[in-house]
Amino acid sequence: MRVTTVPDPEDLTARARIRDAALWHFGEYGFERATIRGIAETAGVSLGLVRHHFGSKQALREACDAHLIKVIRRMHEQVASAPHGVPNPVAVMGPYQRYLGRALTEGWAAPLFDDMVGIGERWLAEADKSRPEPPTVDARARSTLIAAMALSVAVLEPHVSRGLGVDVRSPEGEATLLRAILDIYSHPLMSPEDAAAIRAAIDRGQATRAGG
Amino acid sequence: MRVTTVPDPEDLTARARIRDAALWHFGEYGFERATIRGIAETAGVSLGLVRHHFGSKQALREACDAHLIKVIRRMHEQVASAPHGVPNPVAVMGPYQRYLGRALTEGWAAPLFDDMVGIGERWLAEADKSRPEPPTVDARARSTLIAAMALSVAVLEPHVSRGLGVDVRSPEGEATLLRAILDIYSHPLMSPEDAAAIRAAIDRGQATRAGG
DNA sequence: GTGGGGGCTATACGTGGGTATAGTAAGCTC
DNA sequence: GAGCTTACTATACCCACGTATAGCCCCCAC
Repeated sequence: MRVTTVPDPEDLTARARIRDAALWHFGEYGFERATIRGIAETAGVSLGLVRHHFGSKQALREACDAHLIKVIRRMHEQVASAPHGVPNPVAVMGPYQRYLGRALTEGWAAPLFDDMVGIGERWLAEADKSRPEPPTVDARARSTLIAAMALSVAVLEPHVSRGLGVDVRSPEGEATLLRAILDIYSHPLMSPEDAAAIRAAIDRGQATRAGG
Repeated sequence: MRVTTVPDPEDLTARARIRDAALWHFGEYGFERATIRGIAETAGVSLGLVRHHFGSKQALREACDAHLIKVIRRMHEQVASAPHGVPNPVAVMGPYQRYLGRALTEGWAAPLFDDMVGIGERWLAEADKSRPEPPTVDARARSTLIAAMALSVAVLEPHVSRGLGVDVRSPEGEATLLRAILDIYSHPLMSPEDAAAIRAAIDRGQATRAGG
């Protein structure tokens, strides 16, 4: 299965070119540092046309958000219909990865995050059936954490690429990333006994607060 | 064990007040939206004094970075000397969490990320000894991913709090978060067989690219 | 053709906010 | 007390960039 990003019918219009340029500039430079002039130049249009189509910088960003949500929802549908997909939260985002990362950290894109939580929740409910002992935490909470963990690669992409020693947006990087994820996902980081011990400590109100 | 954030001796000076105000403003509003005037006001000093002490907005940010690195390195030392700490990457960051999140996504704070990778790498090297089959991926790559996953809570804090239904920076939220993390860390998300199957697919160059 | 509407450009306006300068007051040294 | 350094303020500068306005060109309807 290969998920493709089908271009919208409207994608050849100047309006769409502006939107794509904005997606790129916002992702690359962030909302504040990106300038309408720069976006207009990339799109090959005049400054005024951007305003003509979108009204304001803020509205332009919202149009970008809406577009991203549309595209990613389409991906999600494809993923949902293919039960054995591999979680690879970076590569498929393609040109949207940087924008998505910023959108998430700026607090926009909440619907997307919640979508992922919902998908993961249903997946977990299924997986829990074949689990020996019942989970001590509800599926929604676990799904939230798993979503955050999955998105961390998109959000922290430069650091991950640096750590892996290869650009995760390249084919080799993609493979390296996937291998590492597979290994981690298939091996618990902690024994159930250790986890139970710490859980007991929390209940006694003695949980350590050391971060790592 | 309770890791405390010891205040610097210099913390009572106007310079330190400015730095702390900047840390807060940058974390709360982001680098661009934060204004030197606002920082000066919060610190209770004049606009000019900020420039006098730090030279430029950029330099002020770098001073914040340096300070954050100092503080977090101190935490890391304490963690390293306490072998059985619980990974709780949010609570302990306290007032620095929002700044750290932004710093990481902006691509600054690389030394911090790399510190964490190093710590995790040594921890993994130890843990690998008691692992039945040898890992298929080197410790550095796995540690990178684990660091990213751990930091995802700090970076995506608003979304995580929303998903858990409780502010993770509150005591209850902290406990909820910790329980969820414990459950996930102590249970593999995927069977070794599934992982092996997908690994084989990668080797054949057929890896699915579906994100989720 | 003529009118009008939408895609598009050129140009101007206003201002927020980073930067720069000038100056004051207090302490320190000799 | 003269001269310096340092902590600090008040004020001015200036320009990048979001916003606003005026108008052109082309196509279509009638």
